[in-house]
Amino acid sequence: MSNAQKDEFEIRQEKIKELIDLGIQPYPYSFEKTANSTYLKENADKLLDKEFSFAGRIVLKRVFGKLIFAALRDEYGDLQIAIEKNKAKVHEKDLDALKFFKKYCDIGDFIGVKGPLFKTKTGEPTILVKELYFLSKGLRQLPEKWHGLQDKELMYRQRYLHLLSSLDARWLFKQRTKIIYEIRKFLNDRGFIEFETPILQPIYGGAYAKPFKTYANALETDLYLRISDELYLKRLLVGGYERVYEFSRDFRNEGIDRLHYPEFLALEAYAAYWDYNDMMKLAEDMFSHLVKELYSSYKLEYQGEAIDFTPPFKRISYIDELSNKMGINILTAQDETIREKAKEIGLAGWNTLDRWRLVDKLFDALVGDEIKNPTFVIDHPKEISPLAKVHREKPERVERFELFVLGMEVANAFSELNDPQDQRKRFQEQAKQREKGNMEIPPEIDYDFLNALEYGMPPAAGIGFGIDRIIMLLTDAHSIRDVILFPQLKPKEED
RNA sequence: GGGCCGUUAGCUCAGGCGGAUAGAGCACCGGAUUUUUAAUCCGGUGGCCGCAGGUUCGAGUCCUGCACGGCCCA
Repeated sequence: MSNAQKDEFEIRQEKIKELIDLGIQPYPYSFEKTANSTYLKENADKLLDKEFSFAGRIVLKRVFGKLIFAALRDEYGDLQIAIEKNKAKVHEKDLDALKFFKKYCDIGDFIGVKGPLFKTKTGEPTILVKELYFLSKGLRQLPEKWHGLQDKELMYRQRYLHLLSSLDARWLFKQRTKIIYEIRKFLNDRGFIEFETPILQPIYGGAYAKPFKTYANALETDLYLRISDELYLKRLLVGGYERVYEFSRDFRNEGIDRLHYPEFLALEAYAAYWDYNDMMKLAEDMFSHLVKELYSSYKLEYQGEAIDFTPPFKRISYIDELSNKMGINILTAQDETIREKAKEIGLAGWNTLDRWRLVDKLFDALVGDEIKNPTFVIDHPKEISPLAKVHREKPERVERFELFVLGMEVANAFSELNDPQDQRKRFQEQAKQREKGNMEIPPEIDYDFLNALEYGMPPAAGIGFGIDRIIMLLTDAHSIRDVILFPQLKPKEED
């Protein structure tokens, strides 16, 4: 078979054989890299004529008769190399590097080079290769050099391909790490301590959601993947820690869309002796600090919308704002009046949902969706906030806030309920609702948690952040799957 | 769950009015080329047109179902 009839995979396999015949390892063990592409490009003028050893993946190959230009991509970006005929050799071999590169080095392979830095006549910083090291052979063709990978399905299923072909993709996931690092630093600087609590829980709680279920052979026990870590962090307050937090990968066995994903990253933080006003200050400081840290400005653009994180953020009352919008008092209005309004604006479920579920949907539709700049929505109705303390002045409300940005809820916080008898009563009421068929309510009461509260939990405020959503905002990502490295998709048959 | 759109070469995309051996660019193979920046020039390889049925003399194209994905809505 001539080369023309073989496919790329076979051709590259044969090149491996030929490399071995030449005494060159196709997959050697290490290489001493002395500089990265960013450093060399940014400091090129100071570094001219100095020798470096550099390595990366070949992403571009331009072969002239007696000169080759190629681009090597490392973690940070691309750097050009040049190989002249009879001016460079393959490491420890008596082989001309130009001939060797032309024949055996393909786009996708890793190579290392040693040589001085120079600038071409168009000013491009370039390493003039004196010695070439073969580092790793790729067998498959890379995505197209100009458009890159465009197919979203391939980006998700083969994220490695997306990352190796797109520097933007690499930037985004690096930003993700950086954002988490900055948040961690922000909390640590304020005396918060990071803990780890169980991901596998015998009784799940702290939120309303359908769980993933599993089984522990050694314990002969059903376990659930956590839907929240709230009840464990509060146990830590009982235990005596005063400021605690956890980046909690939570699992909810529910639908997937732009804002929801079954396996997501929450951050919960609790502070003893704080109330929700203190926590609001923390959230405001944290967001404005984060945006400033990342963008050197309080302003950013998300999907074409300008957003301003300059503190202080606007505060609006859940009840008053919604009542104004609807022209009624949502606390005192008849159920039927609310139902009529819901029908008027075409809200799905207007005739099936109960009063308070409807109110919450009306809020999202009429108020939440209209919010652009970061806004604290405060003092929710008691009925939709079973974990929050009743407002100290307005008994029909609770001390709670949600932070909205562009219609997206990114944080939710309360003055935490710490009265064990009240908590017990609320759990029991929930259990009744479960019996009535609300399957989002945990099937078992966490009596150990109640027991903990009975030993006394200090007054405290708690907050939960949707970290993936925050990352979306800060990286201008349209969908939550765009900020998750390896999102699950339905399995596809192998070919 | 509902609606709309997509699936053609390794990648990015044309073709869609049913009618010859299904096209281009990148990549790859062979050749030319010492300063390229999506290099250029000459020649070539590569396709179960997502899968299964149907209509038809004839289907990448029309119809039905299925799979996977995307967007929007719930």
